[in-house]
Amino acid sequence: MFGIGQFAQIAKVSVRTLRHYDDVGLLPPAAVDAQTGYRSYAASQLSALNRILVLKDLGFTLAEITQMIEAGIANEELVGMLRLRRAEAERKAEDEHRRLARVAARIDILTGEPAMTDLETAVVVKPIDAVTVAVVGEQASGFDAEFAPIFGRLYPALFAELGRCGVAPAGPTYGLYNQRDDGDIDVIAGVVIAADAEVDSSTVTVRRLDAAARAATLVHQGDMESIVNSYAILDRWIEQAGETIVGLSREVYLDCPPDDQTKWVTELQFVLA
Amino acid sequence: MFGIGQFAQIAKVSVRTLRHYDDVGLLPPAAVDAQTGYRSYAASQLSALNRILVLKDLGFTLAEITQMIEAGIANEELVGMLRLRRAEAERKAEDEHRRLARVAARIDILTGEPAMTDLETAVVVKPIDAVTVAVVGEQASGFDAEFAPIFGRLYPALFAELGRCGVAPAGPTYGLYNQRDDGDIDVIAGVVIAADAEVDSSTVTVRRLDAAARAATLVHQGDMESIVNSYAILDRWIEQAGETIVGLSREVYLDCPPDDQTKWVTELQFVLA
DNA sequence: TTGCTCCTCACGTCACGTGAGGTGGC
DNA sequence: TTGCTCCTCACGTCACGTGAGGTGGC
Repeated sequence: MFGIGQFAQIAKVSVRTLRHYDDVGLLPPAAVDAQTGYRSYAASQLSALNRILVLKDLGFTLAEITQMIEAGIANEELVGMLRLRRAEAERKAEDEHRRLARVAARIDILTGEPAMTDLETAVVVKPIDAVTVAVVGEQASGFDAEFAPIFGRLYPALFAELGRCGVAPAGPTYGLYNQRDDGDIDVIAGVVIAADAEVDSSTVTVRRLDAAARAATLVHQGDMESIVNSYAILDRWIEQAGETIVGLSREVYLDCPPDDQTKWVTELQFVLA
Repeated sequence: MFGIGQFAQIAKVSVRTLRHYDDVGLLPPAAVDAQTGYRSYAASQLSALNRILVLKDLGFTLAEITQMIEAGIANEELVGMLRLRRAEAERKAEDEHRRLARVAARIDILTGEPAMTDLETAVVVKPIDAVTVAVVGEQASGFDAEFAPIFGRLYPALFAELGRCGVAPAGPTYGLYNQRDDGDIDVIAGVVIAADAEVDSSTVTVRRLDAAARAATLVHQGDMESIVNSYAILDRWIEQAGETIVGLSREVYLDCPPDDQTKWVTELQFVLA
């Protein structure tokens, strides 16, 4: 029989660990002095402890190990649990690997040319919800076109027509771009309306934007002339991450004080495949 | 300005998370109603939040992120921190990968032939401490030899001589094996003595066994005839793990009740390179 | 009056590390 | 009497999740 200190030293675990395993019922000492509370461990408990350490090393939690030992687990069950663990470990290993790749990519971006102040480029991948928007559109001949005058025409028309139909906006304003096969672009001005709203109009149509599990998003702060910079950053991010865009690209005008366009806050959204 | 619920929905984080970031001072809301305590967030805070999410995704802790943001970190510093993070992420990714390999290896062992009840084979890698032992040795012609009679001669001689010298054992008994270049084996019987003890004897010598950072160990329970099985398991483990043994192999007799050898507990130790 | 949104505690998570304060036997 | 080993609380870790119990404005 060994004292807890001796036993800990032999097994190379901490005394605290042995006490903890006692507390959770995983490895009660062979004997406890009723008077002093001193714990004593039998030499044979070293293999019990080693079993625990091996299972822990394989990634099982103490609760799982307790179950396995209490149940006197059979060989086949153990294999089953190990397969689960393997799947989990595979996932974790891949996750870590991908995170590592992201960190490395950041370093490349920051140290490479052209040097960028990276924290501005806070591209975030997140899900986006489905929204119902009332829209009017117009065609433009490419991304070099001037969109400002187009939107300048579209939004007043949209809001006027919605007012005429008695439909109230129920959320932010959207700008949508759809690239056609012939290179032309549908420029679409929209605004969120209630999902069950009906618009009785010949010029305004209702469009449902589907939810997406993953969209690359970037918040642009400032006027609409400088938004090309933000698009450039987002484009470069998409390319570097090896992602593919599907569907419309979206601009969500989260805050657009009419008197000062430099204070506008716009979220750019690219739905990812 | 958005309510906390709206802002959470836009950013796709939980309300609780926003409150937590407020609590730790990472992202206080743009305004708090003095009356109700209601938090309000400005649209522009979405990019602040996104910065936090990006840094978190790269593996920084909230405490680190708080520091980075408070300090208004420069580009070069950020690169420095990212390099540290990269090293850390590399380590973690490798660790996970190795753990995965160990799990997979276990599955192979358990499902392959010959099938083994794996939990018996609790090979544990741990450091071992330096010990000072008093020893006597004899030569044997190979691992097929009968060691029992050799040890049967050695231990009584060892303890008798130690008694004559007035040196008391200070720890467990050891059995050591040293394979020579010519294939012969030094069979050594030893017992731990105090590190500063001096033994004035022509037959017993003092030997210092160095500490090792990593040793593969296996606890054998039972008599010395069945110990070959344990050695076989340990050998197979070493081979499968691609490890190399250096120096003596050791048997530590942790518990050896003289009346019943089947209750003996012995730890086998192979120092790893 | 009933929903709705929001609020503040405060416990739980996982496997121990790390004091604080105290005790029995050499 | 002084070390030594051991004991039992109990807080802290990390980033929130999850109730419990309550409140102000439509």
